[in-house]
Amino acid sequence: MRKGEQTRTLILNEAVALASQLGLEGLSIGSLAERLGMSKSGLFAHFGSKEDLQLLTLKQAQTLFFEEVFSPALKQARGLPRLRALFSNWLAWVKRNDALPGGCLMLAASVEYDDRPGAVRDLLVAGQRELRGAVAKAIRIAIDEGHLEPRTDPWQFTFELFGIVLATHHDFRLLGDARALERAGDALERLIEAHRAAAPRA
Amino acid sequence: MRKGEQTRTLILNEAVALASQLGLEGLSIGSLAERLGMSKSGLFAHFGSKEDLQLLTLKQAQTLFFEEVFSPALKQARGLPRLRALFSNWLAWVKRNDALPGGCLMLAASVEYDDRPGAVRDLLVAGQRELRGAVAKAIRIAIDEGHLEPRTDPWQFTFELFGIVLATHHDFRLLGDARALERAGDALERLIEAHRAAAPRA
DNA sequence: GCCGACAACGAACGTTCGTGCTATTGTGTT
DNA sequence: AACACAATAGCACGAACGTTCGTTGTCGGC
Repeated sequence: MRKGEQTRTLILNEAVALASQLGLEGLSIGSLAERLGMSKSGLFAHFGSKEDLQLLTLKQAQTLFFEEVFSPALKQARGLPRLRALFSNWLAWVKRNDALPGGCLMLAASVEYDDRPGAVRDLLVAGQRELRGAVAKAIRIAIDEGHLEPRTDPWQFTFELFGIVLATHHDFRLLGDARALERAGDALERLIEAHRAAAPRA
Repeated sequence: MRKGEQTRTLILNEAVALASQLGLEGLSIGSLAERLGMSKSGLFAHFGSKEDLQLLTLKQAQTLFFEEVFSPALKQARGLPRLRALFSNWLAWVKRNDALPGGCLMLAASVEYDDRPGAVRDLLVAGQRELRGAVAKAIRIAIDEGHLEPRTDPWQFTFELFGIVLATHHDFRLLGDARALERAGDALERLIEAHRAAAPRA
C-alpha cells in the first residue's frame, strides 16, 4: 500500500469518529486536520471536495458496519440463531465508543439528510435499503427453517426490529440509560415469541 | 401583545421549521433573517446569543408538540382510547410538513446533541423524560382501567412504543415510505394485543 | 546523482458565521 | 403634537469555513 493510501484510511477512520459526534455536515476539514496533526491543505488534497470527503466517510462507516455486524452473523446457523446474532452485534455496534463516540454515523446522517437531496442522501438510502433487505432475508430464512410461523411478514418484522434498535440508540445515547439494552433484548424476545412457529420449535 | 413579542413568535415559528431541516446547529441567524425579510442584527436583538435562540426554538417546538399531540389526547377516555389517540396524534405530528418540513425537531436535536453537553441537551433530556413519564402514566391508567393486564411493565411498553414512532419517522422521512404508517398501526395493535387483559376486555 | 511522481505544507482567497456598537425608524402614551 | 422608548437597520469586527495556489520535501527508477 502506498503512503497516500494509508494516510487516507487513517483520515477516514478519524473522520468517521468525528462525524459521529458533529454530523457529516458539522465535520470540518480544519478541525479534522488539527486532530490528525496535519495541515488543512494537505488533508484536502486527498479529496477533491468536502462532499467527496463526506461520501467516503459514510462509505467507510458502512463498510465497518458490515464487517462488524453483518459478516459475523452470517457465520451463525440459519434461522433464529443468526437473527439473534445479528441483533446482538447491532446493539454492540450502537454502544461502541471507540470508533463511534457520538453514536451510529448512519443514524445521525439519516436524520441530517432525510430532507437534503444529493449524493450523500442517495448513498444513505441505498445502504439502508440494502440493510433492510438483508434483515428481511434473514427473517425469511427463519421462516423456511420452521422457526417462525409462515404467515410472518418479513418487512413488518424488520420494521419493528429496526424500531427497537432506534429506541435503544436513543435511550443509551441521549438519556445514558444502560437498561435500554435489557429492554431491547426483552422486546426482541417478545417479537420472536409473537411469530414463533407452533409445531416445530427452535 | 406588544409588537416585539409577536415578531418574536413569528421568528421562533420560522426557526422551528428551518431547524427541523438544518438542525439546531445548522440553523444560522443570517439565513433565518433573510427568510423573514429582516436584518441579521434586527433579528439578533431579540435574543442575546445563538444559544438562546436555539433554546427558545427548541422550547417552542416542545410547546407545539404538547398542544398538538398530548393535550388533545387527554380529552379522550382514560385507558386504551387515550393511548391510541396519543399514538395517532404522534404519527400525525411526525408527518407534518408545514411546521416541520424536516421532521420532528426534537428527534433531530436528540441525535445532534446526544454527545454535546450544555443547556440545549439538558432541555432536550428534560423534555424527553417528561414525555416518557407521561406515556408511561397513560399506560398505567390503561392497566388500572382493566384494558391491559396488570403485569404489563409501563416503561417497557413505552420503550417499544417509542421505537415504533422512531422507525416510522425514519421510514417516512428518509425512505419516503408512506406504508410506514400502516406498519406503525399494525405494530401498535400487536403490542397492545400482547398485553391485553384477559377477563375484562376493552 | 539526477529526475519526475507523489505527499504534505503555508499562505491567501472570498464568503459566512456570531456578535458588538451606533443610528434611525416605528409605536404607544400623555 | 410631542415625547419616551421599543424595535429594527447599518456597519464593522475577528474567526472559521471550503478551496486554490505555489512551493517544499521525500522517495524509487534511470
